[in-house]
Amino acid sequence: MSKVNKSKKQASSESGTPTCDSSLVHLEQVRQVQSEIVTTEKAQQMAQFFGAMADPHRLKLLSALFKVELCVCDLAAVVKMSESAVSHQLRLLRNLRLVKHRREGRNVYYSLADAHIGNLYREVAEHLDEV
Amino acid sequence: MSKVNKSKKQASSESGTPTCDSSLVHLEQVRQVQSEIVTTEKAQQMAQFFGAMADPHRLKLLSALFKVELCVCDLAAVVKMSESAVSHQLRLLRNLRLVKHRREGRNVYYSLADAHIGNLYREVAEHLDEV
DNA sequence: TGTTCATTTGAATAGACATTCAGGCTTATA
DNA sequence: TATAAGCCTGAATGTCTATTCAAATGAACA
Repeated sequence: MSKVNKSKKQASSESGTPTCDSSLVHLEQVRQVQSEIVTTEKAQQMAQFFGAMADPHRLKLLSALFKVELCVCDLAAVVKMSESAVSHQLRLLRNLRLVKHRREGRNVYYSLADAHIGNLYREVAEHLDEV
Repeated sequence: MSKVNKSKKQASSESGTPTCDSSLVHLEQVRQVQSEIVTTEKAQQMAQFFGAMADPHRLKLLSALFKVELCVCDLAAVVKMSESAVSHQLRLLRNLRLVKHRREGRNVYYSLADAHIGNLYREVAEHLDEV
């Protein structure tokens, strides 16, 4: 995830393959819905956020930080990744303000940025249990 | 997203680069947290779910279906994508049970699978407005 | 000051993903 | 039945992403 639509050809609005005869589309409804759906900018922002949660390792990291504040070294041990890999992932989470950090001596301790993340996490976890 | 950890080398549990002297890690705490965090299976499942929401186009599709049931043709027009691309994305959403579909004549109408998706969507949308 | 530990960083590589393109399937209509 | 609309599918392609590796930074300790 991370960068959303940097240089990717943006879904050629006009050139697509509209095999569907435009006269048969429910034009009014389409226009109506088009004006009601999320904006591209907001969608990209949301996609970026969801993307941050769309990785098992990052979810484990968050799941750990959900319990207690931990340093990179410990996080790496908990999720069984190299410290470098963990650091890369933490930077991503940091950039999106999902986690915060503080330095104490040579260690850097990470923790969840706010409660929203935890709620969301729980909600999805429960949703998947139901289905 | 989609397939989680199919063949990717699974974070070489032992070989990683533990530059962190193991005697200095907070061993007890690490063990404790390790036993409390989400399982790998659950994390993968959740990652898959979040991954489904981690794309601006899919979010737009969902956002549209949040308003009204629509056929592929209309969805393509709404989000300005080719019908083929939309179909691919809908299949993904269908596989993860985020949307359901029904056939009516030659048209296939899609709609949200359940209210959870809408709630989650709203929650994240609001969260991002706050921050 | 020099060394070591903890973490970060950038480049490179391998893997995953989204779109396109071409073709196939299903249903309705002539 | 033949044709067309609407949708689906598989392969190919370009792009993005996650890890690794090597090296650099910052902080503590001798």
